[in-house]
Amino acid sequence: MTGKNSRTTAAGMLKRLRNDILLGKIKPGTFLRQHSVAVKFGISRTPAREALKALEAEGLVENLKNRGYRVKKMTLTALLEIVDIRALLEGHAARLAALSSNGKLAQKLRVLAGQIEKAEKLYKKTRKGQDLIKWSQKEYEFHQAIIEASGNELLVRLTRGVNFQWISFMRDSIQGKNNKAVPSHFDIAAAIAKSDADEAEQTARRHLSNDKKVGLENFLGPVSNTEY
Amino acid sequence: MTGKNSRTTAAGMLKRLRNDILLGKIKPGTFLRQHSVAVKFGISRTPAREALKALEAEGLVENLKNRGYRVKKMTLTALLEIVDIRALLEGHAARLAALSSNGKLAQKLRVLAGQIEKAEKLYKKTRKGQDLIKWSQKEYEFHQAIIEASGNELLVRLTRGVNFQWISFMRDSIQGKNNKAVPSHFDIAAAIAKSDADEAEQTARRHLSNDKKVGLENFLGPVSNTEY
DNA sequence: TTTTGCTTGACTGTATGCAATTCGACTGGT
DNA sequence: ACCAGTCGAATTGCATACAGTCAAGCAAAA
Repeated sequence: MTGKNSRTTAAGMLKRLRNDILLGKIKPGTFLRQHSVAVKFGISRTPAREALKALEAEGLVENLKNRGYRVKKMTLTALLEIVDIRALLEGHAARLAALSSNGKLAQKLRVLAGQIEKAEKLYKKTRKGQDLIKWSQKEYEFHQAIIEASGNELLVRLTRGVNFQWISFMRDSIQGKNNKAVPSHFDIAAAIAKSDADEAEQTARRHLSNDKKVGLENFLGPVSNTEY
Repeated sequence: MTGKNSRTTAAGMLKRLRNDILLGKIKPGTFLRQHSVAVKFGISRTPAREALKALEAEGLVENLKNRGYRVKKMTLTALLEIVDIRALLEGHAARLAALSSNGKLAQKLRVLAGQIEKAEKLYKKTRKGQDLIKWSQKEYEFHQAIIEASGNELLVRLTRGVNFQWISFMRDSIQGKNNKAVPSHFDIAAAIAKSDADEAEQTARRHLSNDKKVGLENFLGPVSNTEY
């Protein structure tokens, strides 16, 4: 793989590497050495290093001084912080999206909600990693679509890394577990379609609050059997 | 300036460079060349480049393909996005801070609020850039203190760049203008001291919403003379 | 047996040379 | 006078060589 001097080596690298982490090809705890990453992608250490730094800024990897970069494992406090912020930012994004909603967006969200549900059912049947990945991709697309529809570029930038971390964690932790279905994607889509800002924000928050519950259960094991 | 091979060249660089931007020593629109930055700090292009990339991620500079890095100018849409997000995140931070509030934090905030007010009055009298800088520093410290007191590391990470941009813009745009005093810093401190989460969040939001008004006026010129 | 100090291997961090790209200026044709 | 095409200077992006640092492992002393 020569790499024919396109000016985008580092950026492309970053994308591929991030994707490998997101797709679970690289597991949390794995070390990513500048040298081996460079070799693996057929480039030199400089852009590899750059990509690792970017991933660090996104929160996906951590840098152990002079010992290498390592894919972050989820911790309890990080999990709590992430769901907290996600609810806040994505709730706001849903509000903005509802205010500037058009038919095309609503349709897109409905389609994605359907694909998520379908992927979820499929995975429950097959228990195949491939289907789980499909699910996580659609899940990511759904939430990202809302955020992008908010029209706030800053919001997009801030949430990117956070959502990466979250989806990645969920995919890994769900394996083999029997999570309840979360149909509320459709509710969010409906609220946005109605251009009802308050309901959109509330629904999104509720959805994410449920995500929190699921995430916590996956992290700690079933927390309790009390209803809520 | 040898730079005696301490392991912190790039990190130290980043700090100093950022500070120079924040203190207005480097004005928006200025180009920052990897080479000249490196020379100026007595190091090589590699860590200089790294620092510039980091600043780009923070949103302080932009990268013009093969033409150099340039200190970003504030735009109207960026301004609106920033105030929006700031109100959201810092309001939340104020809530969290109120919940885990202790006497020491409250005292710190009161002191800072006093220093802000003092610096503001001083600047109005002298109109000296130095006093304006002092004000911007205290202003930054106050808001940062709240965010850090939230105990949410993610929140700290996400808001850092945004606050840098905001304060930097305010400092530059305020020069020569006659902005009204904003005493509500004390109100925020009081709400947090009372451990009143709702009031803390509301007060912080109101404060930031006033910031928005001031920022807009500074950006556009006086917007209107209607009361609000 | 435990602890302390040294050595060593494996990294990252830094410096520097080279290739590629961009934009502006210049030149020649119309 | 104007526009198209070409060339060059400036600048970044990439590759690679070198230096510094950390931690694990071993050896020697207590």
